[in-house]
Amino acid sequence: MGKNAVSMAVVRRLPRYYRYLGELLNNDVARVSSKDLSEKMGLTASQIRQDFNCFGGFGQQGYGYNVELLHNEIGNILGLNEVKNCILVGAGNLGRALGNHINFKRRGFKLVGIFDVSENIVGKSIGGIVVQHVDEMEHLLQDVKVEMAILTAPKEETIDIVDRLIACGVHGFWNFSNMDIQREGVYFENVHLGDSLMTLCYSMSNDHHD
Amino acid sequence: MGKNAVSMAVVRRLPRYYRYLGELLNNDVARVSSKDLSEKMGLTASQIRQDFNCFGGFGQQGYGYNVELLHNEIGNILGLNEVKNCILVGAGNLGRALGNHINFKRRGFKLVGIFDVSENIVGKSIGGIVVQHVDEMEHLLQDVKVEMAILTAPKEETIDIVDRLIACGVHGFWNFSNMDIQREGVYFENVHLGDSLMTLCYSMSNDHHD
DNA sequence: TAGATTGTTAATCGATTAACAATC
DNA sequence: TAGATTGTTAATCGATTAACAATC
Repeated sequence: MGKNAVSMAVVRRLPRYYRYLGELLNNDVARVSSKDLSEKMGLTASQIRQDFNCFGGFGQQGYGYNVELLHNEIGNILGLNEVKNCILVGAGNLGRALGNHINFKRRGFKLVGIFDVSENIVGKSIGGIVVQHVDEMEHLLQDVKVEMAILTAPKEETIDIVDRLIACGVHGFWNFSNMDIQREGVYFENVHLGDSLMTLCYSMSNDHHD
Repeated sequence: MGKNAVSMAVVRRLPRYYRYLGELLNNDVARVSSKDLSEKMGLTASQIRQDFNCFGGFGQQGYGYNVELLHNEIGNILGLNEVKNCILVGAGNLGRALGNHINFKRRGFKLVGIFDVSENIVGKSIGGIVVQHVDEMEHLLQDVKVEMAILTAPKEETIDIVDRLIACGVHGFWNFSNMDIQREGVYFENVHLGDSLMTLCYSMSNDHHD
């Protein structure tokens, strides 16, 4: 295990490598050089080799990389094979969309519960899972080991929910609440769709193409 | 106008500043120092001052920054005031969620059309807008100036849609198709929710908290 | 005025790129 | 073997942090 932590810049490129390698695999491409990949992805070959070598040497001089092997290795590094249970908290528009739209299995997770407060939604089924009331959360978490929660509830309720879930052993959060959250010993992936949209707005408004 | 392009690292922090300043404004805080803000946001005061000074001096020695003024300035820099028309292409789960969930007005956009191919969805209304068939796209774009498109259609259809829209003058794309797209003279904000989820998976699987 | 805090220059740190010996 | 391409070290580039004079 590479003990000396890999920089986040590198880690954030791994899923992208994984995607491109998956595509090559689908097209029955057996081998790829860092140069091929660099042209496809718009990176330098040097960076690609540096990135891979953070985790060990997966290539072979004079040959390049075996696509299937490299794809598997990166999948393992990302932890996609140790499937972790997760729940979805907040079954509004966005929550329902994520529940239906995201392929959790292929990203290392399994959705095992959905929770909301609204009586209109509780009892309904989303992607084959019946929505329960948020008050039932602790019941489920007693019986089933849940490691991650997707936060799509309104801002105001989210902090309370987070603390309850951490108390139950949840140690990862995919947070769509439009709020930066941090907690000791727990991982947050804060997604800010609004920020992303404003960044696009900036680029379009301050148009200086190179 | 700051002609010498500001680095993307800085630009991506602007929406976050905007959010925090908006919060301070809501709490009737009139002034803030770079030190206050740095503690709130988990950045260094030095970085904050450097960032702001990419766009000019908004502060006052010995006093700090006027919250309302700074908030407005950053909004202007982001271009949130020149509201640009946009359309949504693909009214599946994710498209519907974005149409209903995102506050476009506050992010510099106005949603003026929604398109899909499915006969089950065409004719239905989302957030007050009637979904039209994708074949009607060019009709709307002839009458109304549309600058940005949100791409939530399936991968396979997306490339074709992009080329049609560019031909009609669309020059910004908020792309959820799970595919990196680039085109000369046009801006793409590629959102990869799957990559974000895999990054979280990595952190949880390779747990080495500091 | 004295204290506070900016704007800005210089120093440091980290990430990317280039180069090349090792080797398949 | 000769050619290709890696793994890795060294050089460069850019972004962050520190320091401090300017000034409100």
